[in-house]
Amino acid sequence: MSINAAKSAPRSSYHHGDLQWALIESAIKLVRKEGPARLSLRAVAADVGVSPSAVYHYFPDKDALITGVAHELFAQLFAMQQSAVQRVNGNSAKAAREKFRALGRSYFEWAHRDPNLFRLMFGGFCAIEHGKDPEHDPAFAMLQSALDELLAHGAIEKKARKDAEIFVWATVHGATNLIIEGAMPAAAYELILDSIETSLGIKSAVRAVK
Amino acid sequence: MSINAAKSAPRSSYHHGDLQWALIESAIKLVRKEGPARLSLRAVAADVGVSPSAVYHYFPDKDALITGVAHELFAQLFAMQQSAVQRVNGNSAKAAREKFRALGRSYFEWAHRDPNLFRLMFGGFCAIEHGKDPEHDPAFAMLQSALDELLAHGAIEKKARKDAEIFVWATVHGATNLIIEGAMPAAAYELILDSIETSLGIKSAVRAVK
DNA sequence: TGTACATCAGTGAACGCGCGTTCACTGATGTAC
DNA sequence: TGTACATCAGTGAACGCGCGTTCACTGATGTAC
Repeated sequence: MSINAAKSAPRSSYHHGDLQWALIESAIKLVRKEGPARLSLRAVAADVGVSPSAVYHYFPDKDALITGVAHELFAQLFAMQQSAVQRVNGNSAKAAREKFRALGRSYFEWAHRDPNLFRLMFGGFCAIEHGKDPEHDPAFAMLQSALDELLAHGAIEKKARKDAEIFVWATVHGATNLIIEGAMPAAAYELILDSIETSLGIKSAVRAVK
Repeated sequence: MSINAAKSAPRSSYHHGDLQWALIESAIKLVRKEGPARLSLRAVAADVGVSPSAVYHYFPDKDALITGVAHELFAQLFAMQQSAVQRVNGNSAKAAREKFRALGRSYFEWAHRDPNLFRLMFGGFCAIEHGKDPEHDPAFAMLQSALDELLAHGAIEKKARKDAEIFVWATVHGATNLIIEGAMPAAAYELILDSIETSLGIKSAVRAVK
């Protein structure tokens, strides 16, 4: 019996314990199911089992709740990418290439599993703070590291490294968005990853070891 | 005095003339200003100067109106890209390269001028029909032609042509989306176009003539 | 040219709903003595 | 250990609003004779 089993059940005590967190979790659940445009503060409160006005003890208004949700989602996406990269062992050109590929793949898989969460993050529902200053975005930094590692192992040339982070991010993000909106078939995603690797000039020797 | 001057003025005759078209035009105007999530059927009717129920003579429900809007926006984006390409004269490698660049630039400029229209098209507010079947999307076909032309003039190699349309579309679209959502600086866009050209291997000779 | 009438394109009132936010409040909790 | 009290975390009723959709209707239009 998980601790989450009681999530929607009536509270046993008057005080909730961690209402702020519960509200964000519930909001994520509802966005996942209904889409960001349909998210309502009242529905979130009801889902948690609390009166609508209780929300105002933790968020000044609905926008603040949405910002909190977005913040948490960016953290979850980052954690997910990080663990995908860490699952790759080794310190070689081949490993570097696998890490790079894992980064790109996990980004897509995250979005494809829950398109509505991705829409909230990048659909203009919140002012993005992650990535706004890419220098301080941990996910962006992780992409940079992966590219640096490819370079360090000689899997790509120095000139291919230039501007590669924004280029790769744009391509991965664009393919993801187009696919989840039905404008591109999901099968195209692996082709896109291939094209990225080709365009960076990842040595076929490295790729062949796959 | 343009014919549009009377758009929001009270109608002179009882019958409107072309209410269906007026509703779509007005909806586009409101989406541009307020964003797709805030679009309401009542506001559109009020803007045109008609009762809310009049809308139901032309659209079965609000979703149908939105679909009509999306359809029109895709047509406008296509027309805009087409005219950008046609503005390039000549039949040379250099011209082919300029056309290609014009395609990518106009896509971004369209979105950057009116982010809310772009959001409606690709933010999950409507089921996309353009591009869903890329084979029959005129904008996609135009991109294919541009790539074919580059190949025909020897500006790119045959192997770079493979899957290039989805690759280029993803990159252009992704950069556009990230920039209008504030996740990437607008200045990055030209770098992205450069990276695309580099990755396709557009001959520097062709690029130098710029 | 005038009239009857069918068709068309609108009106406007009403429906029930869910929304974000406010306010005065009360029950629960923990701490000081 | 017991009690008074301040603080904290909720309640619940109410506000005014705008929404999508429905319905019976009426005014405008054009056509047939």
